[in-house]
Amino acid sequence: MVSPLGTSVVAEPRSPYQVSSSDEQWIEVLVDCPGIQGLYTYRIPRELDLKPGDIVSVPFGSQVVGGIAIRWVTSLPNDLDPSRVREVEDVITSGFFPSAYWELLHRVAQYYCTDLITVIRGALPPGLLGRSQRRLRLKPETIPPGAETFCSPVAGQLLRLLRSQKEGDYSAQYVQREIRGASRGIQELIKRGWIESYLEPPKTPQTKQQQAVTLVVDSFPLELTPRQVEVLQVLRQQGGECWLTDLIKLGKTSSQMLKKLEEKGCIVIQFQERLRLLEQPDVNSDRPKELTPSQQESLKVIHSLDRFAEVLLHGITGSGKTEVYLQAIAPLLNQGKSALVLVPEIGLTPQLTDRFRARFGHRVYVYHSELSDGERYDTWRQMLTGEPQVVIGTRSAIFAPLPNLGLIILDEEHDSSFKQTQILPTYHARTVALWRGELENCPVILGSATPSLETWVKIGEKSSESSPPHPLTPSPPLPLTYYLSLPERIQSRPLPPVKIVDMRQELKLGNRSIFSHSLQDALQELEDKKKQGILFIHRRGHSTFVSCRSCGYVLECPHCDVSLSYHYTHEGATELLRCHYCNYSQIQPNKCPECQSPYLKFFGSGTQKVTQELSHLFPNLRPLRFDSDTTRTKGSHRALLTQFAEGKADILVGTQMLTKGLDLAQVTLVGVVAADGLLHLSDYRAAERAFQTLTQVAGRAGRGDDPGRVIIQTYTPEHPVIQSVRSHDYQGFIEAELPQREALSYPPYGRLILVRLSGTEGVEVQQTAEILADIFWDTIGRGCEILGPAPANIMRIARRYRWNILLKFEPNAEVIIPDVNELKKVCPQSVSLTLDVDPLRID
DNA sequence: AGCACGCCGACT
DNA sequence: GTCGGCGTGCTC
Repeated sequence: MVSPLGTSVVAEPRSPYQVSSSDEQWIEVLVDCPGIQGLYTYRIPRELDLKPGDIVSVPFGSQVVGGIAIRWVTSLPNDLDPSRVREVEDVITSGFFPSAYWELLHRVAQYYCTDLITVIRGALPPGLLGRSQRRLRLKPETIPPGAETFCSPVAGQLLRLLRSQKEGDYSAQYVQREIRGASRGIQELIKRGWIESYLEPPKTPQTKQQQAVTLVVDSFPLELTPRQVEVLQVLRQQGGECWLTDLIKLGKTSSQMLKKLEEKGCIVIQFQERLRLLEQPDVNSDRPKELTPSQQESLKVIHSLDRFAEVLLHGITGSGKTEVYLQAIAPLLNQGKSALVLVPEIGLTPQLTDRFRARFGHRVYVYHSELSDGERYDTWRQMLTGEPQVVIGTRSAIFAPLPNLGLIILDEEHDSSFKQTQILPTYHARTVALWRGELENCPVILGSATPSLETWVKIGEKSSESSPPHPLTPSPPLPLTYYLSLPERIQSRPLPPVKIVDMRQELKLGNRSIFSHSLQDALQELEDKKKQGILFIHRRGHSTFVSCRSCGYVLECPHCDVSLSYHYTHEGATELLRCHYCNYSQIQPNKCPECQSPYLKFFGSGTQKVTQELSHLFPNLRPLRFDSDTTRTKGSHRALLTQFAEGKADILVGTQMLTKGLDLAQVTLVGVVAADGLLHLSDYRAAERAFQTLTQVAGRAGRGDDPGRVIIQTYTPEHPVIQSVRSHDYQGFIEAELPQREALSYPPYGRLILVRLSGTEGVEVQQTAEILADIFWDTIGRGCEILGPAPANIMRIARRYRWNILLKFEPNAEVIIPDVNELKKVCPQSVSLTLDVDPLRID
């Protein structure tokens, strides 16, 4: 039995899980069924050992569904007839949810306007809430000949259907789908004793077992054939342990051969859990590194924290944040506590995972959605044991059930992939992490070179100083926030100089290539000096901004402070520019409104085009494309990066993914082909994201012994973001950006709720959106601006039309969160509605 | 979500 | 008269 993780944590006097007294005979269950809100009361069979917090399966209507036992009740609700109360079917998982965890789930549900069960489903690994299946089975020995003739027609139909399956066995669900009004017939047949109804328990996802080969001798016996010795040597090279399939490939051998070796006692072949081996690539173990003074300073503060605190670790690129994380965690493990490390995308950070493994070995676990269901299930169960460990994962790992949490770290806290947008609940892992830290009373470290404005403002408001509380001061008032800064790179390496190239000048000089003279020179130098470089391309699909190639003028919405988007519908259609916030639209002008130049174009050149052009100009530079097209398959990130690190390519051409935590020492040149694609997205966050992305990508240069340089090409060199990036001036960027946000009440000052509507019938979606907007006008009055309805950026995706309504709350206004269920009543069946609280993008 | 129940038009 | 459409409402 799994140890209940609740018992060891803070004692809660009014926990929902109180010990049952003998006369409490009913239990309320939160049923796992979409659209079901309330709690349902069930009787507990005598033989069942059940308590609140357990995951159970219960009969519900005609089906058996999963659910969570919430609390004991001593009396039935008045309006409930006792005869209608049914029994809990079974306990699936016992002992879960400590009170802090439970509270966390509630907060998420409330804040993000979803039902508790939706949150629970998002938090738990698939399969944990598995539902049992009701099945029907023929009892052939009891059926008299010609049975069909003297039972009802439906029952006869049923018998025929069940006989068509060789075991005479179907799920009740299937039978009911196949035969109308089947339930009558089922009842009849059960009464007659011809069929039986039974419950198949949920399949717990199996861990993937795979055959592994282990070398068990130190010296090879003499009687081996040369071929056999060769194979053993390959195995030894792999560290003496390897998957059977891999060894066959590596040693170009067969399973026959390995069986022989097993017979001779040289190796052992056995099934092992797939996870286990993957976790021990036993990277050369790694010792704590010497720290810079600011790293030491930061660590001192972190180590002094023994309760909830929000810590911003603001470290420039290459300043060694990871080392601080590692040393922050080390003492915790010895105290029997665990740490949770959240990263934007696990696939993109094999290097980070490797470093943690090198330092902490087998105590590091990885948890993210790319694991198979079985792997997630296992890792989850493993965490419940309470062994001190480090869990590295993506946003969903914030719900990892670590019983003794000592520290939460969000690396690259500004990254937008911490926000879930498509699937409910639309939570932000940073928000949830702070709640969790508060509830579990442990510090939360937010690390970034370019902190989000949210974090910056929050830390700035609350922390007066950057030093820890005096040790003698008895518990200072909560919450505590700390600002820790790592202002210089390790080993005093300088930040790379950033050169801004004005592409308008290039055009004037007759250079129509996508590479400026400066970038071409730099690429030439790269080739001559045999160094490595990175080319960054923004590449966004079709809807881009429109700008003048002569003067750099960008078309903007007259009502909102955003640039207009170019809308392409089909060949020959009117070219329209549209604002995605207020639905203002205009026809695409054929001349620049500012300087009358005809070179008014929308922008976009993808990685492919750039790679082509690069090969054309520099045939000797070997490019390697690194974007979502070339990294689609599992493990390809690591493969491509390894290829690059081993010097099998000279230049990495890629998109956003290049920004995330790559630490490639040989890179001396970073080129941004066109920064403009980032600057003028029709989004109030465009500037922030552009600054973050450009700073991050620039930070890839000069991380090794050779100094680096950065070249950014743009048509708007005077843009404040470009200027801030050029001088590595985060502070300057913030000071320019914050007043703009404040003036328009955008986050981090005001709050946003995005109402998303979609459906296959365009008109219906639009009409629903208009009706909803009217409701908002009537119900949410003061302090809230209602923007739209407007069609979404890409109006039709997967044959569904999408409309948005944006609710913008003034900084001090009361945020009225609409009741989703009330709103849904207004929607026709074909229109679906979701609320995105604190949306990061409005598309 | 399923699956009843129930109220209207098209058929044996 | 009955079959079958799917709108409405319930499931402990």
